[in-house]
Amino acid sequence: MRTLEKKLNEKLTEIFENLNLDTDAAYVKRSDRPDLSDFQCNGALALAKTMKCPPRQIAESILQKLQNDPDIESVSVDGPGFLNIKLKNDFISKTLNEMACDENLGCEKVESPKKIVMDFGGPNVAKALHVGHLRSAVIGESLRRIMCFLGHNVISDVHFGDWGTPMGMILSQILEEDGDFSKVDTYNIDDISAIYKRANARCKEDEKSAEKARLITSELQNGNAEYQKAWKRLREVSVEAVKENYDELSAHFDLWLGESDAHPVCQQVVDIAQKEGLSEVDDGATIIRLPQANKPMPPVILVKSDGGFGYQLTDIATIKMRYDDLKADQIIYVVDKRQSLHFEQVFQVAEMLKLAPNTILKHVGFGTVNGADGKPFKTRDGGVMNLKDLISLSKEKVRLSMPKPGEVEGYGEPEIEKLIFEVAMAAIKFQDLKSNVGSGYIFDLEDFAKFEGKTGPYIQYAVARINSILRKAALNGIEDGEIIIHADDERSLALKIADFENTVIRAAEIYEPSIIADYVYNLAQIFSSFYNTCPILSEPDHALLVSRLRLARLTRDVLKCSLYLLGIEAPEKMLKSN
RNA sequence: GUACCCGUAGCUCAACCGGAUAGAGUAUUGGCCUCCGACGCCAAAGGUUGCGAGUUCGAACCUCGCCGGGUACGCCA
Repeated sequence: MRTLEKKLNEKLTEIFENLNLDTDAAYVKRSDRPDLSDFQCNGALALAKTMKCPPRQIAESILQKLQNDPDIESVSVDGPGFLNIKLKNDFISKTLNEMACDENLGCEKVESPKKIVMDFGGPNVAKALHVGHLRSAVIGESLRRIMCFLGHNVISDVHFGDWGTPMGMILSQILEEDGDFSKVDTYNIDDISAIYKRANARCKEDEKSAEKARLITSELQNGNAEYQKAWKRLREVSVEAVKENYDELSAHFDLWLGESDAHPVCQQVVDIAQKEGLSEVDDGATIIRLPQANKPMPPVILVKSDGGFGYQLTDIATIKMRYDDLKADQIIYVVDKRQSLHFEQVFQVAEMLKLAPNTILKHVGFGTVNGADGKPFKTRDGGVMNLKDLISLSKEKVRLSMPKPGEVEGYGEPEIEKLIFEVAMAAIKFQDLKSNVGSGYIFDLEDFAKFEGKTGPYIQYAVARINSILRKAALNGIEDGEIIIHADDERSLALKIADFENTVIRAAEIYEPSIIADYVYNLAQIFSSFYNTCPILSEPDHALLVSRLRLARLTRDVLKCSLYLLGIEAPEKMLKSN
């Protein structure tokens, strides 16, 4: 089906063609002046300059063609040349009735689906997930769902950090403490994590230890069997632990590859660079110098002077793999924006070496979670906060407002726990997704358990209220029917619902889940107003009753779908303690 | 030092290829539960979009200069 906006754009495109106007300008958007119109077209203003023609005159000519359209209530030219379009109620309700029957809620799949590889998560061996990993997982998962929903073929890869110096540090530390690797099989994630912390501390203050760690790293990478065996075990345990974390966040990964998997390809990349004459040896390291455009671009170190592969090489080799093995049309990295220079370099090298021709490489850089001091968030003891702890803290806050198990019929302990979890996660995720990806935020625990205002639970609450109405209707055997637009609040709700597809497309275009977060919040808000002024089940006019019931149901479906795209659950009921 | 990002209501943030009267949340003040779930709704108040020029019919958005903040800059990943 086609949504209101698409239908209008088609009408305009035809008119622009007839008038010999550039159809690039033949598009509408929701009006900035709801008092004047439902949609506006600024095309005349955009064209005036190149056509050397007064914008109002162009707008008038479009108006002539548009005003007799049976779907349009009125058109006017206002201000310098805005085309204000008001739609017939029938046109809106007809489109909404189509939407109510469409399983995709009016969202058409893209014509040519792309193979998109998404790289997010980026956990490390021996490190539990902390708040720094939260954003990558939450934003990445949301974008993954958005791209899938639009019909793309998405493959997500967690891209495990399993191959750098930290590996050598841990192995070295185990040797130091145990003498050999005989106890490795007994270590769980907490043990490994503790070992890493000790290793890190030791290497920081003692250059000799650091050197030894580097040595072991390169031996590991060169295939030392003993090291490999121990490393494999460490990796396994870490993957298990991290999987639990990602399950909790409901982040889905198709692939659990890591840096180590790119290792065999690294040498190939080095060879290609050499053959193309693009690499050179400098201070014992093999590097590629990048063209200095309008800003300084540091060279990329492929092979370090000690013979080890640099981490940038790993990422470059991974691009080659994703092109060769997965046939990626696009690769999206959801990684802290402080790494943007790194990705610029890596992308440039990939292009110079033609490793993935025609593949779009995109770094979606997100801002950091900061403490009250504006610096990246740390706990009181100077460490980073565990993701698990964060979730527990949020759950405890939510728990305070929930009834105890057994107080509400049908809600025993498992049901209450599930509800607490879903509400807490909604609070955390919405907080993370509501503002632009690029801007960071100040960490405040209160924000992660807030119910009121622009929050996840507020939207869940709107869904729960609609569910409640739908249950009552079903109980009384009332079915919904044709949507008819009657009151003003119905009209604005309907127009907002119709804007769903456009919202998803825009969010995908600029990789910005906050566009959906903003939309879903507005929709919930508009519904709440409607709910307040338009009685549904107590409406005496039966036609109006069933219409509003369908409108409510459709709202609920769009809310739920939007929440899904943000990775947020919508519980059937919300409960509250007295 | 060089490059990039940011500066919008007291606070946290929006603003859809440059558009009309710059919007939300929060905090403050007032109103609304005999009525489908008040985690709600309605309303008031809150602004020289850091400063100064320029381009444009039109600038929070584009250009330049200043001020203030952040981040990153070859052998950690």
